[in-house]
Amino acid sequence: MDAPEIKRMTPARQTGAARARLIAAAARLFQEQGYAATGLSEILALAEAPKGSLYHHFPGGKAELGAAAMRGAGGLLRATLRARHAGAGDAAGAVEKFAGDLAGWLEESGFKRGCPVATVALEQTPGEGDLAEAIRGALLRTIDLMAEMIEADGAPPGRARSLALTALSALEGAMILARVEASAEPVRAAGAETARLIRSALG
Amino acid sequence: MDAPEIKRMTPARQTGAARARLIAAAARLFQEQGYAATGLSEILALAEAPKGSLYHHFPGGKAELGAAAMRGAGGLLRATLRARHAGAGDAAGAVEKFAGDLAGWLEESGFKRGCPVATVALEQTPGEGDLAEAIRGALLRTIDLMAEMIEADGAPPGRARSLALTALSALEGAMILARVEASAEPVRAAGAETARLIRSALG
DNA sequence: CCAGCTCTAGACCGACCGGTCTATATAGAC
DNA sequence: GTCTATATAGACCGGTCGGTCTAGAGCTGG
Repeated sequence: MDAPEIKRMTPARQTGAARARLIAAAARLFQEQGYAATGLSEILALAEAPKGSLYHHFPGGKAELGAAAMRGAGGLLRATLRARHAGAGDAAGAVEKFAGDLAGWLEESGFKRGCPVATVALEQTPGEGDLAEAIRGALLRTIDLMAEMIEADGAPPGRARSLALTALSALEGAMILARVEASAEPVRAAGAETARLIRSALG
Repeated sequence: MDAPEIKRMTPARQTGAARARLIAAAARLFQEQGYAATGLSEILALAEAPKGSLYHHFPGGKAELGAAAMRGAGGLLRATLRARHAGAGDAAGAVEKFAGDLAGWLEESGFKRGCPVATVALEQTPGEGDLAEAIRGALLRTIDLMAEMIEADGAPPGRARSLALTALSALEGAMILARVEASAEPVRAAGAETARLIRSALG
């Protein structure tokens, strides 16, 4: 989400901090209110950065900043899922633990924040530019990761993909319902039922 | 979505047409681009109505029009699900057929339109006013309907609710993925896997 | 036939939008 | 030191936003 940024070859400045703050601020505001409803001035205020910094680090403006936020969010999702898989050992357990993480994040924010990727995705006409590509990548790579996990547990490739698709669908949808109901129940239910579904497909 | 509107008691004008056109136009544009990104001028142009008409029929402005669109969309979802249940006979079959309907709608629009309720839901800070209430109602009543169907097939109430929650979550999430991938596969997969899950819970 | 509504029509408003631009601070390179 | 590239800073711009307001068209009950 706010990676320390690869060091430049020759100049090697100390900063890059404003860049990271901008991405974090954008991601957070997009989660709460969506892409179109979030003004640059709001992002700038939260990141405590002037407009000049934004257009210095992201010449493409709001869309480029959005794309960076999507890549960061996707990376966070996959890193979390991978960590849970390492702990649980199998795909079903990983998905259920992962759902618990998502539920926890929602609760922490008082159900103000949802999945940043999904929110921005729905506001974009598919197949446009950088931003759309970043969204596609964030979601598809997460599905691929989940499918690999399920396949590693012994499911045939086609079925593994169908299950991964359904699992991520259920979690994304559950985050919508959870936000609307101001309750984590849908996310935990989706996690439990999806885990059950994966186990029954393998057993 | 564009119901003929209950006849007034005494006046009984012929029109009310502009009102319906406004709701339909708003629903469609919200599906494609979201709530915040859709300007009133765009809605007005598509509905071929002047601003005066909008504020005559919806004194609450954009939010009130949005709420009406959400109620209409929720009603359409439930009517479709009910019709499929009548045809299929059981809950699992109804959910799978319903998923097919959703997939068909996405395809028809060239994957430009998603679920109007979900899109608007993510842009709203939960628990606000009319609009938020309309969104809540649209989603919750659909879950309740689905839970009743599953319970009628013999599932214990708690489990039926968990399954209904997961089923709607999976379908909503799948519509997001489908739009992003420009493919109906996620929706059909979610329908098939969810039906399987419901059947296995009843068996 | 006209008084009184429902409804259409669109000019107009202040606020805010995303984006551009110039000026300045800061920190190596030499 | 001076030079140069990076980064910060924010005034400024035209356009569009949602919303208000006045004017009139069209119908209808009395």
